[in-house]
Amino acid sequence: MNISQAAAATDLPAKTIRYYEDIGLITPDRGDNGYRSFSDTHIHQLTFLARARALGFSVEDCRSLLELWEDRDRASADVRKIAQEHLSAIETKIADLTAMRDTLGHLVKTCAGDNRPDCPILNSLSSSD
Amino acid sequence: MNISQAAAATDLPAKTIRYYEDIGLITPDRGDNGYRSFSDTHIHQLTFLARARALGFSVEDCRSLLELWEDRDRASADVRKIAQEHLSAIETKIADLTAMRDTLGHLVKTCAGDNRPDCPILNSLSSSD
DNA sequence: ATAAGGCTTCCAGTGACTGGAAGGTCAAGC
DNA sequence: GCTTGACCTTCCAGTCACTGGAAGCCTTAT
Repeated sequence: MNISQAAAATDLPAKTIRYYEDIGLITPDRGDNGYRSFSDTHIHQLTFLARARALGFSVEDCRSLLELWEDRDRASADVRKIAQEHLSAIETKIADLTAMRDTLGHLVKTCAGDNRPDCPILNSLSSSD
Repeated sequence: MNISQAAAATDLPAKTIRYYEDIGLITPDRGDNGYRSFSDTHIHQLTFLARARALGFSVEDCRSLLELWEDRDRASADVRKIAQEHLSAIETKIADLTAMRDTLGHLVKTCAGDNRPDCPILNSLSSSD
């Protein structure tokens, strides 16, 4: 399987797959012509990576998760720890964004949005009440 | 006012203030010794920038907002448009993160987290049910 | 006079790709 | 056999908003 087929099979851009090889997440075989050759195992690994990335895990977390996935003797506690920490980080981000949304939503609502210069948004950014 | 005082007054790192000058957001004066010199106006601009950044506006949005702020003839509609678009982006991000949190939260809850290898988190990342 | 601390510039690194250039390879059609 | 176009390769640069660090000048206090 060439890289474009692997890309189609995993919904990852070919560029991203090359990048994952660069940083040592996967190690596809090479044909005589130098082309990368992807086996079913590689496709599984890439699919795993795509799913983990879609859940927001960092690439380094993905590396750890992939190693644990391939370790038949892993402890689920190790996986859970990574997931739990990531979950906490996500919750923090949601809280931060929600605070921004509330503030900004209020400002947008109170701004007339016409061609006059008076603007509560700018007022709020410039004064400290 | 030297840069470290400006940093203390605005709660921005000195490095960040230098960076803002680099990219042309602010233009502090210079003393005979080459040191940056910050006036009250500069401090106001920096405070404005810090607040806008804290609301998650990109630096380029901040540049536009700062220009509008300094334009006595601005239309509040221009400000509102920037804010509204940013608000939508925030809401999209919150929705994405919330979906991640729900999925991940469920997985973490169902993972025993002990020293056995069976792990719903890895199962979910590797199979497509 | 010297030492500590603040200031300057410039360069490199972060995360996770992404775009593009320059060039090798392959399969199809004439 | 040759050309064309699609595919593959590597490598370099850019993204965003800083941040760390090195090398060297300036100021202030002792």
